[in-house]
Amino acid sequence: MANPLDTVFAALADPTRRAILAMLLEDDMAVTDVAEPFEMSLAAISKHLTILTRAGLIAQEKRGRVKWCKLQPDAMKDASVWMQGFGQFEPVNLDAFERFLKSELGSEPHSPES
Amino acid sequence: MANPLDTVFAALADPTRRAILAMLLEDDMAVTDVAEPFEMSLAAISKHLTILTRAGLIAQEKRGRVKWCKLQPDAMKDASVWMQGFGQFEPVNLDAFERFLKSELGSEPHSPES
DNA sequence: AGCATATTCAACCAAATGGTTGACGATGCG
DNA sequence: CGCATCGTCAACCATTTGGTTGAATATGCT
Repeated sequence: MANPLDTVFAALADPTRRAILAMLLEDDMAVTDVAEPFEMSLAAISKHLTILTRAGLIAQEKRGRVKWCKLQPDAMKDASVWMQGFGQFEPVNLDAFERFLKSELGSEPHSPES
Repeated sequence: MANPLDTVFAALADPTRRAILAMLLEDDMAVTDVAEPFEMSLAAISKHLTILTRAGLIAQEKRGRVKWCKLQPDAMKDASVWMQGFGQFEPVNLDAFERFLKSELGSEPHSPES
């Protein structure tokens, strides 16, 4: 999976990881805090974060004993351009996006803010 | 993997499948013709097409003994909106997209037009 | 020093993925 | 009818994925 599009799309294919990205849209977070809303082990979340990091979608910076996770949305750019090439999808509709996030967060198996 | 975003992103995570979609951008194609440029069995391509179909990214219609594959770009819409919510990526740049397609097609392990 | 907190590592497991091959059903053609 | 072509199915295989648990490392606090 050398191709960056492979890793980005694969990273986005998991609902837990998409939920994490959505959480990071609000603010940078420590690993423990990212994990808190999910019903799975910290180790599992740590693995998800590694995948997101390798895809370039987040950056992790260790300050003291806590590792901060920061969204890196530019990593989605190429993937976004790739997809847009197929459809000329209407320009970003932020309302749609927010409804989207809400519905996704609300219905995931391991969702935060249930 | 009930969530449509899961299946769409997962489908797009494979370079062979992205290459197939790019080919279908040109024109509808029969399964055998889709498979021709790839260095893998017809059965393997058939599986990829099933995955693309289940993701809604293509539709397959059987006419006579040949099954035609048709791109269904609307299936990317939600995923595209989801991603755009993160970055406000610049409006579609078709030139970028074409360069992109070319470079991807040209460097894949099992690429068409080698 | 000694303990608590933050995070990862290692080993393990079940299930999914991406590929193969060979047989098979369905359709078209001479 | 008999044969070739189109495409899928079934069984198999190796690898990856997403999770677990328990131990280990690193930092901070008193």
